Amino acid sequence: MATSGRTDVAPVRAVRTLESDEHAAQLFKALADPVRIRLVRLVRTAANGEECFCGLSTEFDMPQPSLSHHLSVLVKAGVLSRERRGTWSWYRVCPEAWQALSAILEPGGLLVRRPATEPDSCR
Amino acid sequence: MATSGRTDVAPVRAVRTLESDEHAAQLFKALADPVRIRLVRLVRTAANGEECFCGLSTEFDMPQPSLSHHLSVLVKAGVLSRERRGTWSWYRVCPEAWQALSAILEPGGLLVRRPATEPDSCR
DNA sequence: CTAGTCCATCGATGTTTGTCGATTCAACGG
DNA sequence: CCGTTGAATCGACAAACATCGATGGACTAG
Repeated sequence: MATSGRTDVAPVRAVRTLESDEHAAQLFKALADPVRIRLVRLVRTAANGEECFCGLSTEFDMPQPSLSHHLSVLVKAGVLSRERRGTWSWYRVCPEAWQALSAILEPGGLLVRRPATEPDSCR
Repeated sequence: MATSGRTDVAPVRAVRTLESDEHAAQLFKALADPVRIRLVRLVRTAANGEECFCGLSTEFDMPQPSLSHHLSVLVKAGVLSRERRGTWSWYRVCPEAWQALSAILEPGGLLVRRPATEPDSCR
């Protein structure tokens, strides 16, 4: 349970976060901003999968409170996690959020529910 | 246009819709509402993969202009397509939108970009 | 042509959200 | 204990968005 294999990453809690359309909408809402999408990507691709606030702020031409706001939105939505080490804040991506997003799109997910007749042409 | 094969679904245009963070954010924004998530699911699971407005309106306790608004948001975002047949409006899911969403999450997508060190524990 | 149905659009209103200066808090160094 | 630095929170403003009654356009039936 610590951190060994990653073939089996908290499958139950991922479902818990998707028990309703409201939860899924909340997750989408957190990602519905170009700044936040870029933030997630930066954190995701950083060394060791984590990045501190100061490291992120240099990437944006934006006052500190604005960036902090966007990060708070992502943390509240469960997309990122925040950890303070001394004076610095370090951010990571929550794997549960990833599973939740994938679960929405897969057959049986909130957006599909059951594999009915396949649509194939979009006018 | 009445295509029957579904092994070959417009792969190029799906990428086009994701050329920037702004596009991805727009797509997420369209889905950032519980009513719209339910609408997509209803359309997706309907017979022949399509549903008319009147069929959808019976599922919601909501005035007609509100529902029409939500559908317009989804159409503008490219998630649904609208086709008028006589007096009725029929809605379908655009497979391009599906591919776009999946592409965001996969390695190389906007949220990942390159498979760096894997994060596996949140907090 | 007229009446009726289906549904998109308009317009006014209230709520939510993003932005950013000012403030505050927490951790460290002297 | 005091000054400094990193970063979250507060508060005010503006822009974006959801809601929904009223209107209008497109089609059909008679």
